[in-house]
Amino acid sequence: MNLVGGLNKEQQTAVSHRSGPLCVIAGAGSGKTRVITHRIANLIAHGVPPDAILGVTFTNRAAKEMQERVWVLTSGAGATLATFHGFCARLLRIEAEALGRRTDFTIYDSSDALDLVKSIVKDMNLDDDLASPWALAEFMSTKRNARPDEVPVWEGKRWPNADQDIAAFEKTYIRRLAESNAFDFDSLLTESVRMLETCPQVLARWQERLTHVLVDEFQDTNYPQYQLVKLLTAKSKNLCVTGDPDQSIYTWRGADPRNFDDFRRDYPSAVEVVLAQNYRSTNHILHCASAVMRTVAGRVPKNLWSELGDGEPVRIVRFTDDRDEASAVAQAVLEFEGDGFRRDQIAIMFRVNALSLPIERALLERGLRYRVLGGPEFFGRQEVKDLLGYLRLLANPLDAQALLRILNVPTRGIGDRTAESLATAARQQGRPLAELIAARAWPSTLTKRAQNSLNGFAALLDKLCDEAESAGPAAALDAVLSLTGYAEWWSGRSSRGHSQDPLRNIGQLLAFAREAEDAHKTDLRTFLEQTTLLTEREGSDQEKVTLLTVHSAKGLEYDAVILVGVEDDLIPHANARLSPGGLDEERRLLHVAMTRARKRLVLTVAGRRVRFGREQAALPSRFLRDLPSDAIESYGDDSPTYDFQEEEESKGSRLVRESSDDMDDPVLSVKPGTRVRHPDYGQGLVSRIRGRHLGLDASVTVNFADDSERTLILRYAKLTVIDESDHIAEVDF
DNA sequence: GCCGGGTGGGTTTTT
DNA sequence: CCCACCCGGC
Repeated sequence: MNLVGGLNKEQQTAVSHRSGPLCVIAGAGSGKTRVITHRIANLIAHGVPPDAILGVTFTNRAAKEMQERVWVLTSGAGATLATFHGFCARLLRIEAEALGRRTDFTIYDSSDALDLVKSIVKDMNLDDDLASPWALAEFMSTKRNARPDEVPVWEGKRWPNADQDIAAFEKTYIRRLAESNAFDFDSLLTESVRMLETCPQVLARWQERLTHVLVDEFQDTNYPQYQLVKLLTAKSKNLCVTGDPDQSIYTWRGADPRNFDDFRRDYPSAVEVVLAQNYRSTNHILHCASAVMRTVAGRVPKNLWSELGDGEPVRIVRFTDDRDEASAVAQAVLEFEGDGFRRDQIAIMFRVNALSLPIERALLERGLRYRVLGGPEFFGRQEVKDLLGYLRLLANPLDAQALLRILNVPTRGIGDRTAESLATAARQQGRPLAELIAARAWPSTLTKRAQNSLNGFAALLDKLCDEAESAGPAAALDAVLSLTGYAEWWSGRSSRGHSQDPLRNIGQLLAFAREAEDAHKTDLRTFLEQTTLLTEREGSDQEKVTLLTVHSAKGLEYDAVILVGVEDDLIPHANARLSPGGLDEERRLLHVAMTRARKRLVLTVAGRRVRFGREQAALPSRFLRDLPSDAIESYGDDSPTYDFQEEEESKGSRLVRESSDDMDDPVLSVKPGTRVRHPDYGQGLVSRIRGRHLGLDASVTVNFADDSERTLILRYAKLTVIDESDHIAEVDF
């Protein structure tokens, strides 16, 4: 097979590069995946053993897709393609003993980790208003993902001895994790790195085993991830990184595009290739996507271009509220199909998961089938987590969090006090909780009643182990269900108040386990690993529209993309301004969303949106102003519809926030209801604004105190915004 | 110890 | 709105 045929010059350079460091800066849609898969195939064609090649991707979806493409290119010789977390789990399953750890560990997802944090906060008698478990979990994660010279400091609330308490908390967290024979997402990485750093034999073994490492989406790697691949390739130097700084959208979880700079510093002789030709989108789409990026600080300009022609203009459509938006979006799916778009080539994207609900309702009303990528998780549901808790305990009896979770589920008379004294006893004796239970070593302070309940539980666990200790996931789940009566317990409880039927989820979990066991011969431990490390479960489906967040859309492409909720406080998200560079990341996010579209791109805006159950006024995203007017087409009412009272309510805080840091736009601080002053006409109240986001000169209609109504061009009118607090903010138009 | 109802706050984004 | 948490009655 000719592996460089049909590739452009830069792509060929990257594909035929055989050894030594390589850096590929690949703009959106520039054929990056193609380059990686062809390069892997090319290495194999030149005699590199497939299992000596490791390709690290960002999502499991990407890993799977690349694996398939490599298979095709090499007629069945597959390299190892995995996510960082997946690879580390595999590495530790083999080598963890070098760290003094067991290889039959379980993996804690973020919510398991949060549970652990909560239980430590309780044990340490910390005030959880001050030491918020959520903030502590976040802090732990940030800290372990940070560069050594940029260790974060606690920015949460403070209390006397806060520093000591937090330090003690960190130590306890790490210890408890190890005692439970568990790794959380972060420690999978950091412990792998620590192992390679401290165990020369292990390092040597893997350096020999993996001669070529390729990293995809390098802009979204964090410090330990870069360390990991650097260690693995320290001898071979065959490290290839590909990515695009313009698509860096994960800095909030430690990703650091400065890894590109480090790579150049660490490998000064590296070959660097830039892919700028776009094979995906039409030029109108690309121009809009580039326009959004123009003001991003410290950016190396990269002009994407395409030979696919201008294509359709990007549509910007405004609706009065989110209901209108949702039904129009659902209607648009039908309309697009009429235009010849395949349903599985239409994606509806949103900044936050919450926006999918109204859309889903509208789709359901019309009987349009859809799938949600990621989303509020099946594996996060209580009933699913409970049952997996039992399975985890079977796979790893040391898993204290799993044990505590199911200790009284279904309820069996073991309350919090009993659980607590049991856990305390275990800690004091330095024995695992499971051991105490197996030995029926109840603290003598417990009542007879509690001890009876515990005896029952211990017997249940014994029976469960007998029946299911080395069973596959489905058989184990069957045993759990029949021995605990879990499903019956659920159906006995009042069924109202639960939006999604727990029994159905239980059935689905069982079906899932059965398929894993029967079709893929997955053992229990692997099954559990998949449920925590793998997020998607459905494959693509011709019959379905795809709903997904912009974050999970990374690396994907669709003929038509509808991005909903393109409003201030959503894109950019209200919280984005809290972190430095947050607004620029929001721009990159919008850029990523737009560049997913091949032929048709629609951005929708609602004037009112239900948030937290209350309807609130919304303004079009400030980013929309940057779109070139010759590449867009606007529909719908241009002036936002306001409920005047609500406007008054929210005005104060809005102005304060707006004036805080953002140079982005004075124009946005003027909206209907804003009080302004004009040097000639005096004070007035803005009633209407037109054209502000369309690359036109915005005009503003003001009712002045002398009862005159005037429409002025914002740019030329010498208007001054009058703040709530009567301070006068000078706004220079 | 169990459960259901009330209350208050809000976690953007994901491996 | 949806949840996590608290409280009071059983």
